[in-house]
Order: sequence, then structure tokens, then C-alpha cells
Amino acid sequence: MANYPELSLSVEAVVFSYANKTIKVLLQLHDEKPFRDQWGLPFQLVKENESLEKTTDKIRQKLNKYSIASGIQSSIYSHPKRHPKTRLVSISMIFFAKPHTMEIAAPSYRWFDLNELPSLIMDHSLQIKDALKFLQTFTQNHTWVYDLLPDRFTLTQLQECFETIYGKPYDKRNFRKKIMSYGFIKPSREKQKGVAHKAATLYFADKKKLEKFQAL
Amino acid sequence: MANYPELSLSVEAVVFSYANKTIKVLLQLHDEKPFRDQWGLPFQLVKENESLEKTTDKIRQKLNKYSIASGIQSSIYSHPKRHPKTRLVSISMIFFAKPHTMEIAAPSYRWFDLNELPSLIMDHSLQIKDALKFLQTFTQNHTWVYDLLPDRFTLTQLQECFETIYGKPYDKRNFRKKIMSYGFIKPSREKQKGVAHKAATLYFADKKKLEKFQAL
DNA sequence: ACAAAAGTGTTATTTGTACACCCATGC
DNA sequence: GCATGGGTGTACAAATAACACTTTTGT
Repeated sequence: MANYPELSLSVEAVVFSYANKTIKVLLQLHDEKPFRDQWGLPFQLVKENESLEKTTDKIRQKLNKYSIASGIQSSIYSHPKRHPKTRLVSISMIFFAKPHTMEIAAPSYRWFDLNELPSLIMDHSLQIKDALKFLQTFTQNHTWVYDLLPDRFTLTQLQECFETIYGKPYDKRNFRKKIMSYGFIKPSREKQKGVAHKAATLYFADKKKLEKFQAL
Repeated sequence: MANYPELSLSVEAVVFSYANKTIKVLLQLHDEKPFRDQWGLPFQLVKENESLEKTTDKIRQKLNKYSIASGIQSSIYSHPKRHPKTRLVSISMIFFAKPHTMEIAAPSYRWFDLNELPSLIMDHSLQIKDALKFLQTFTQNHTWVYDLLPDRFTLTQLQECFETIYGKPYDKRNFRKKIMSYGFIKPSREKQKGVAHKAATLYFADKKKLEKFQAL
């Protein structure tokens, strides 16, 4: 990135996860020139003979510690002065990471609470806000929610996750009825451990059925 | 466009209209080098100090004969070899034109039936297909349909327009009940003229209420 | 025994769907 | 007077919303 070409394209990753009733966002402490020591979204320049899909793959590989699920294109950021040195147009992609991966230490990456973000480079704060709004409004099909939860989860955890994302409470009985009616959430034979009350059944999402459901 | 820069960005316009129970698409007979005398979507390169919004404005001005309504971003096309001479990444935008504007003659532009498209440059055929699918699936809020209809329309015309777009029939009584329940379609005092049967009431969309509805 | 969350069913309301006839007009 | 589309209501089914108590377990 020594000399800047006329116009660069990048894919920028808004990676969400979820824990303790809060949404988490993965940020990177950038170490290259114009943004050294500043927090921002991980991003990846689109190389000369690369399609966006290829670049998106690369970014997924770069973040493979977090085994992120496949991305969703949300929006494009193109203001001519958004990058201080070059003309950078960015495609914002949304990814999801399971909570256990958040434990994994990685130099220069850190998870932040959505509500406690530091000051970010370029328009990344806006991008994160837009990404959440995009998920809330454009996906009536909420199958990506299961990418934010552990492989085994209780129905209460699932409900809390929905409540956090959509910012509103759901009725316990109605919520369970509806979720179970979709048919892609199944009970495992395991139960919650180490809780000071009745142990909840752990459920899991049937991936094949989820995919079929998405196809609609 | 004599010499090609490393990477170019463009906004490409899928302009839809509607008449005689068919969806129409505006195409341009291109006259510049690599695409001379070939049909394709109208497009506009993103200039050096231009945001996409600016470029989109320009394209709207270029097509101002058709007084197209504000655009919706649909998808991005980025295959490295999609343009024969340069690396061109394109943002596909969807626009709408009212049917009376289709009468307006404009050299090198022509309206085609969606089902009778000629062979198109680059991936423009795919882009049109994707655009329609985008509208069908991602906008539960169908307020753009009114941009395809004349200012005054009968409820039967409205219903036919929905039927064409979504490719399925609706029940007359239920359709009317639902549409009227939204509250943004109002009857005018005018009636259809010159028909060999009872003249239908002409309705119009209340723009202010439409906007409020969109905000949800 | 008590605190804390799990789990479960019924009723009322709203929304969606199916369906058929009379009306006004131009020819 | 007849062909053509305009306009209207009702009954049933399905989905959604509101709501409270018993169970299990750890401390």
C-alpha cells in the first residue's frame, strides 16, 4: 500500500457475535499507514483479478480463527473523502461468529460490545449501525441467528438472542410454539449443567432443514 | 474512454415500467467502443470525485425524459472479465418509470418487454433477472409499485400490475380490502372514460402517507 | 423451604381466504 | 338487451396475542 492507485475497492467485514445478552462486534487494531493504532472493521482490498466473492473468501480465511459463517452483502460506502489518502469504495459484508470463538486470542483483534464501541476509522461506526438495521429489516428469514449461538442452546437463550437483536420482548410460550413450528430446531438429549434451578433441555439447529427453509 | 484505468466503477440502471400487463425494461443501444451497436442497460462511470449517490443522480438526469423515481440498490457485479477491455465493477440500481413516459422518443433508447429482451452486453440479462427477484423478495413494502402506474389508476389496473410482478393471481375482493386498509390509496372524483362498461373510479397514491408507510 | 428458571394449554382477537351476485355503461 | 368489467359482504380457517401455574433443582 505504498503508492495509492486512483481507485481502490475493498470488502469490509462487520462480524457480529452474541454473548451475555449483548451483541458483539469484531474490531481490528490496524497497523498500516494511514490508520496505524486505530480501531476499525477488518477489511481486504479487492485485487486486480479478483471478484468480490474471492475477496470475501480471503477475508473469511483471514478471520478463520473465528470460523465465521457465510457473509451477507449489506451496503456500499463510496464517499470520495472517506479514506484520507486514496479513493476507496467499500462493500460492507456481514458475518457471524459463534460465541465460543470469542475466547480465542488473536493479536490486534478484539471483540467489543455493540454499545461500547471505540471511535472508529472512516465510516465504520455508521457501517455497523447500518448492518444491524439491515439484518433487522431485510431478513424476514432469521436463519442467521443460529450462527450467533453455541451449537447447543436452550430455548431461553434463543429467545434472549432474538430479544437483543430486535430490541423487544417476546412471550415465552408463543415464542417457543412458533420456533418449534418451523421444524428445524430439535431437542438434544443433553441438559444444561450447573444451574441453581431446573436444568433446561439443550436444542440444536438442523443444518439441512435450515438450508431448505432459507431457499424459500 | 480512450485508455482504460486499472479499475473502473459504474452504476448500471435497470429501469422498469409497466404497460399492457407486461413489465418493460429500458435499454440503450450503446455507441461507444467496446459495445458499439449492442443493447445493454444504461450505465454511468463513477468519476474521480464522485460518490455513488452523485453518479446515480447523473444517471437519473440522463434519463430525465422518463422522469424516473428514486433508485434502489440491488446488487454488485464484479467478475474480473465481465468487461472485455477493463476491470469494471458495477453497482446495479433499480429505477421506475411511469408508463406515459414510454411514449417519449429518444434516440438510442428503447423499451422492451421483459420477456422479449434482445441479447445484451456483459451480464446485463442476469442483472435484470436479479433485479426483479430482488424486488419480489426483499421489499415486503411494495410502495414502489405506484411508481410504475399512471398518476390515476383503477383498482383493477393496480391488481393486474401486482399480478404481473409477482406472477400470481389475487382475489379481487380481498385485494381491494387489503390495499384500502393501508390508507394511502384514495379515490379521486374522476372516472374512467371511453370504456364499454361501467366506468371505474380512478384512485391515486397519497405521496405523504406512502412515505410514512415506507419509514416502517 | 425457598429462590430461580423450566416447561406447558386455552381462549380471544386479528388476519387471511374462499366465494357469487347485482350494477352501470356502451354498443 | 346484452356483453363487459365494476363493485360489494359474509362465513370459515389460520395465525397471532394474551395470559398463570406447576415442576425441578441447587443452595
